[in-house]
Amino acid sequence: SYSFKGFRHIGQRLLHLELSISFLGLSHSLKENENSVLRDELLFLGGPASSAYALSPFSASGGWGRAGQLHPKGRELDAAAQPEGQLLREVRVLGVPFIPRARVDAWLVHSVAAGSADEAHGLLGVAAASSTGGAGASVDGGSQAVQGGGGDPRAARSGPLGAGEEEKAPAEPTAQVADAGGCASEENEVLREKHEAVDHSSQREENEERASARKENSLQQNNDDENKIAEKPDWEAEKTSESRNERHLNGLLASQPENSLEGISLGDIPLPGSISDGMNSSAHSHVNFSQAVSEDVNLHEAILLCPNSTFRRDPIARTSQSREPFLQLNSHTTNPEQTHPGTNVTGFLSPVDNHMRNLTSQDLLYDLDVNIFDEINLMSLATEDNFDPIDVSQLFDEPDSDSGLSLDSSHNSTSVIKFNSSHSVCDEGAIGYCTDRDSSSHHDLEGAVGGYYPEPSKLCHLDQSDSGFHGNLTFQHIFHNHTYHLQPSAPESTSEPFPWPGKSQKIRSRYLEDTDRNLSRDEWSAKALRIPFSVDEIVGMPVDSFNSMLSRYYLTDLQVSLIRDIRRRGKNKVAAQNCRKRKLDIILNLEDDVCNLQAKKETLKREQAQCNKAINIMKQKLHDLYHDIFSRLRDDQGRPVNPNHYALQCTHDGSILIVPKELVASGHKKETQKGKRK
DNA sequence: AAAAGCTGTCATGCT
DNA sequence: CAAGCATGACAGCTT
Repeated sequence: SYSFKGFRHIGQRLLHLELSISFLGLSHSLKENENSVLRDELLFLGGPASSAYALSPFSASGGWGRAGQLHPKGRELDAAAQPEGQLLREVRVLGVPFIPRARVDAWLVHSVAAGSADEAHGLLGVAAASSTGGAGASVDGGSQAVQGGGGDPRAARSGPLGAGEEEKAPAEPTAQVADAGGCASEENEVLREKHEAVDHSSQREENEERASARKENSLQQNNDDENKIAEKPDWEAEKTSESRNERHLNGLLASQPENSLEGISLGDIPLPGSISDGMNSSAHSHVNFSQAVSEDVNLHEAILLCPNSTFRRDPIARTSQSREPFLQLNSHTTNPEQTHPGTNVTGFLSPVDNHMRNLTSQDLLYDLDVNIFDEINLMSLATEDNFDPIDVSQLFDEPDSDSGLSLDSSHNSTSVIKFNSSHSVCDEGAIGYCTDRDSSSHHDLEGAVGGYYPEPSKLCHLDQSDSGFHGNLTFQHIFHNHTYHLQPSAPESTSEPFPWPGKSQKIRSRYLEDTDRNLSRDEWSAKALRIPFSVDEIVGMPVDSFNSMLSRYYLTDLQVSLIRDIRRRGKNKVAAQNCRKRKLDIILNLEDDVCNLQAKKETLKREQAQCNKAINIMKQKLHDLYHDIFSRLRDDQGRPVNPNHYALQCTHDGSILIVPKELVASGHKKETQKGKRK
């Protein structure tokens, strides 16, 4: 979006700045606000990395950091690593603005030094004008970011993001930076000169050309917009969101006046219609940006900060149902009561009413907003760092779900519509999705795949007819070329709603990056389908709660199928883990048993040896006793009894007899024979 | 580069 | 009959 905010330390003070880029008639503002903590502002600016600075207000010096600085949350801001045209999509990733181009720094310095509202406005005008200018060599970095960061759907959709769009965008002469800056201080002059020295040579000519082109484009675009809107009230059935977005963004950009800082006051920013050469529709609207600055608003709110007359869809469409979840979503707002009075925020979440045919430029702006948000959300869904929209297209182009659901054209529309209906509900979550697992301020978002897990009681059910308007607009550009055709003979289990990133090496590497962040396959798919539940919830929930949850939420067949697949796989995964654990336990127990038995065997062996030893000892003692007894025995003739011929035999009555061994042997034989007979 | 291990998933049978 | 569990088999990835 279309504005950035930031702060920097001035001594002990924390100067809070907001530079709001114009957007389809919305003005730009600069707001100074001390001691405001601007965190998690979902502002972003992107642009071609070759010329972009990724500036972070969280730099250690309190000033504006540049690409490559380590964000306090641990993320490396590396704009230079972005390929040419690749946007710095850090929305929701860092929650900090990326401000391309170093001139912003000069403006900020200027504004700090100037310290007056007028000068601030002058600076603002510079920033805004240059931003809307689009492709200035250095100043337009912000504008490129605006376009690329979602302001221009073309940039967001076409190939390398933002590439090739520079030349089309109108430009603002660099000279205006100094001129509009008003009475800049010496410091600012130095900085400004320094910056100009860097890119002055080619900048002026380029910007002049683009300025003229922008003017022409502005007039033409405004006329086109008005004509097209007037001529084709049913444009929604004929135009794609892409073309609309292009048109309106062009109109927006073109409508920005070069002297747009006039009439802007702190906290009460008139829409640029009063200062623009067109876009009268929003000329009488005012935006109080002071609240937007001081409050902890998110990107959606920041962008949607607009008066009723500008963005209101239809007051009737604002329902308590739609408002409630939204307010809940913004529960982190520091002062909810001050949240954009007069701003029909819920109008953006509310269903489309029956007055859709009477679309105005504000309507289109709204659509553009939604589209952009969807773009942003989708882009940031997959990967934050090296996201490549081509991959997204690949993802959406690959075959259908393992549940056999198809995303063919007919099904697509339905899915898209429903899709967006849930998306509307979960918009905040999608936008405010926080990948920072340490962020406690977004605890309500954690765990939810889609970034937001609304309470079922507060869920807003949207009719398909209501959401169809946006659905077709917001996701057609995502799904429009997919080839989800269910093959009747195709095996049901070989495909998925969003193919698992293991089929292409490039995506696999992405997946591996994701897995490094503990993003599983199902989480990945659930994100892609914007399923508003976390995988853990889907898997761990009791079946009754699960079914009731599915019935309460308005989900597409695809989503339901994916959710059931996720639950099935999750259950089975746990079962497999338990099974393996049991198997391992069994193996370990068996190994323990083996060890125990081996130990027991050794013990028994030792005992046996000891017994044998004892037996031998006893035998020896018995032998000795035998010889001792026979040595003392004498026969009738007084001769010693030979122990080899006689044996001692005990009788039952305890008496001991000396029996010849022949008789003993025969007696044993008889006893054994008797025993056998018995 | 091969082998073993780990993990997720599917199919299937059972409860 | 739906849902879940258990488990063998397989594939992909890691070690």
